[in-house]
Amino acid sequence: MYDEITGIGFEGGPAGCGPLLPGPGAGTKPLRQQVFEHIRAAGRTARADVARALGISAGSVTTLTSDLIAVGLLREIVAEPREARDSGRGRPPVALEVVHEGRLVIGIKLSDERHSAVLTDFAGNQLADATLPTVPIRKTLAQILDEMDELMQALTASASVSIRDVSAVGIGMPGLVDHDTGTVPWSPLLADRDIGLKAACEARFGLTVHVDNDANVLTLAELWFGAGRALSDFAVVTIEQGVGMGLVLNNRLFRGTRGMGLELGHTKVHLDGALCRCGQRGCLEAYLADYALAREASTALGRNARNMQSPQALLETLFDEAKAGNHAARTIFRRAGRYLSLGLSNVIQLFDPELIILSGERMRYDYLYADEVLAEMRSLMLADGRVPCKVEIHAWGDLVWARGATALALSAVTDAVLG
Amino acid sequence: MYDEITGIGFEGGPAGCGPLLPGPGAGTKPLRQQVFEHIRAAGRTARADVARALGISAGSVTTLTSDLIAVGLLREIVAEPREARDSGRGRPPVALEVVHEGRLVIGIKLSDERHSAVLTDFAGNQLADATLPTVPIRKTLAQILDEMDELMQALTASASVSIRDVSAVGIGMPGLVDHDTGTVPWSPLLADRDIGLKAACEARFGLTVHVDNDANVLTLAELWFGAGRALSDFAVVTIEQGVGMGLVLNNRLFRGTRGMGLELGHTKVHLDGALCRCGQRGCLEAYLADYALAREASTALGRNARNMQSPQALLETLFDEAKAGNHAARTIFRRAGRYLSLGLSNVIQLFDPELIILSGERMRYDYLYADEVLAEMRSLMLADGRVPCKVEIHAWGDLVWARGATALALSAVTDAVLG
DNA sequence: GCAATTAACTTCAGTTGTCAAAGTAAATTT
DNA sequence: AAATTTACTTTGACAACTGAAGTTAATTGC
Repeated sequence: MYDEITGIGFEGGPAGCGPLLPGPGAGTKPLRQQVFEHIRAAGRTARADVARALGISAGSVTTLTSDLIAVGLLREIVAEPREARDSGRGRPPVALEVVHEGRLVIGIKLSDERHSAVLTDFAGNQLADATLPTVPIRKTLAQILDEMDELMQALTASASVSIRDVSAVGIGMPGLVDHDTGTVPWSPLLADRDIGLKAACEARFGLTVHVDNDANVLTLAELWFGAGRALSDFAVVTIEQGVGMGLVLNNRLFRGTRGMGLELGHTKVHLDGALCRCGQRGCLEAYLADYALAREASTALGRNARNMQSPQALLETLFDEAKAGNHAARTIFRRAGRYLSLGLSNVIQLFDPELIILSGERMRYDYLYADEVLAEMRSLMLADGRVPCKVEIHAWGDLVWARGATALALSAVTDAVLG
Repeated sequence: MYDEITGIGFEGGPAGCGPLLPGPGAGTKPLRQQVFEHIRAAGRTARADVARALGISAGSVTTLTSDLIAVGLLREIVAEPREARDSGRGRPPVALEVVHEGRLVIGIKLSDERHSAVLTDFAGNQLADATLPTVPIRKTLAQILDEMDELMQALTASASVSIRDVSAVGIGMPGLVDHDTGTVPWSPLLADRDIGLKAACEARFGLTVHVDNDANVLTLAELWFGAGRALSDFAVVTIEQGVGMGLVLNNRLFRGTRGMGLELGHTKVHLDGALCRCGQRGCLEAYLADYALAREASTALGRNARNMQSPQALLETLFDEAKAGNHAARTIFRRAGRYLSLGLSNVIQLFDPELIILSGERMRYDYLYADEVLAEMRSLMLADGRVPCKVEIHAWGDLVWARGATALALSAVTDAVLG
């Protein structure tokens, strides 16, 4: 132990102790931005409420908000006669809200069978959405860019706005995505590796673009618009083509220390276990994802399965069979359910979140979240002294993921305007 | 989706978007404290270096350090003639260091077979240590307090100081420990549950006391005194009686969102697998901890094992046998090694740390970190685009754990003095 | 040996951000 | 109509920090 850390301090002196912190932490946002974001988070709120919520003086709020009003980011709402305010004693508060017009953002979810997009204003209000069916084959960068172009054309046309009025775009897609650099080392959608998607999009569309993993944008959807808004820490687990995970720590999306963590689907739950599409054996995904169920389904359903074209259709059939009492079909879902509870209990053991949100197309198969699955998950935790973790099922469609991608764009625009 | 979050904003208005942040984040420490901690971290450093490192003006550093010198927390070192400073052009810098005398802290590691303690000054320099052998049976709170008393008596006596001169005590112990409240819901050392250890110690010794899980204090040892000092994010995995884990995120110890996470030993790596002492099946610990090897050892060693009293002696014999070529003994270590690589690959998949430090008594058995184990771990990661994670072996003894516990006390005293 | 140079440190006026307290405004209660 | 309550604004003061100028103490070059 006691490695000499060089390049700091005097040579002869003591080694020192404590973490060697880098620069000024870059910790807190300026108060002006905090005020703005609080008002956007609240929708409409009065100056006095802002002062109480942020623990600052009323005078500061007046100064900051009048500045924000002057530059056109906030505005006062003229009080409607006798509205809201129940115990109306004292001078009635004046509501403030963000000026939501004029700064539009787009969120896009790219996936196997269809791409989805959402257009929102600066307050996060959804103005339009669009969907573009596509074929589930790996594509070149040029093809993906063309599809995104077509999707954004349809989106902006339906809202009668020009793409020039859009301030930023957020993109969520499956695979390994490096949010900081905007590159995609690998994605099931792309034929090539190490694609500089952010740079390519910005060059083509002339817009600020942010890319992230699809599980992360879904987590942002919960953090910005959903059940996670009131929670400082929660986890999201998705089951679709793969098994994904997103995590919010201290009100912020946690991406792993080097931007590539949270690959729950590729945590190992069995030594030398089932084969995963990543090439490894024993990944959680290999027991839980679409393809894992599909390859067992063909065994359970016998010759009927031969005719199935898509794994989706196969799973639907399997689900119907299980409901109808087919024993083999049932055991397939049963085992997947048990592995889901195992995976969730591992998430709890490691992160101890307040809430886990289960999401994704596959959560329509209620076998995966039957009472027995949740009961098994609870029994797999260390019971001693641990506060139980709530679990919610949010089986929303792709538009919610796309809306989460708008949060990427919204926070980027907010930082740019208020930094 | 779009749950209405109530209790904020005006009723009729828009829902708002974005996380509902609580108070002012309590983010950054005051600059005065940052300066102090930087100088302690560096050991000795000049004002100009502090200004550069923290990104603040030289004038501020003068103001802050002269205040810290005035209150007796820092002092200047008179430059020895012609020392250090290589390219000495310009006015030579004046080194500052913390006044380390007068503020003593104690760190204690409680464990099964012996308790250890370390005495350090305010700069983290180790002044004395002490060890107290004990019997591996569950004890009452009163017994543990008596043992700690005896240990601290021996410690202070060996350094010729009075317990009255000690400012704070940090304690690391196995089991579930709630650092915030200082209670111990469960520990293998204690006969009872939900012990208010912090309160009991403070009442008995008249000192500020902080308690934490033993894996956390080992992680603090790396963060404050070891290889983790220069890293913002790393993980520590320990194998002793159980399997523990500590994690540093952004230069700070991460304890799980509700203070009870990181139970790597109880993540499940096999459905319906081996029995763990927690009562569950398939925990990583059930394949890796002392007792897991010991129970297989008695099978492999046959009648020889009957005579063994302690699991430790049993493991030593097993290790010798494996080295001598006993096939059964080898397979025991081999399997444990494979499960270790599985567990480590899961840590990497989820947290993506720069470095994993392996520690604990059991790391003396090199079967656990043979090249094949590390190779297997690397092969179990998603290889695509991921920067490989370094692994280091630090098989240090209990005194290092105790020294980590001093970091608990040191940071508490620092906060108190500089808050 | 002496000026020029370099770098560390100090001083100080000025800016910025924030608060506390006093003052103003607009409603309800008595 | 006066008192009360609450929201908001104004103002002077303060504290933290910066930037620029000044001071100190060393080396380098002539």
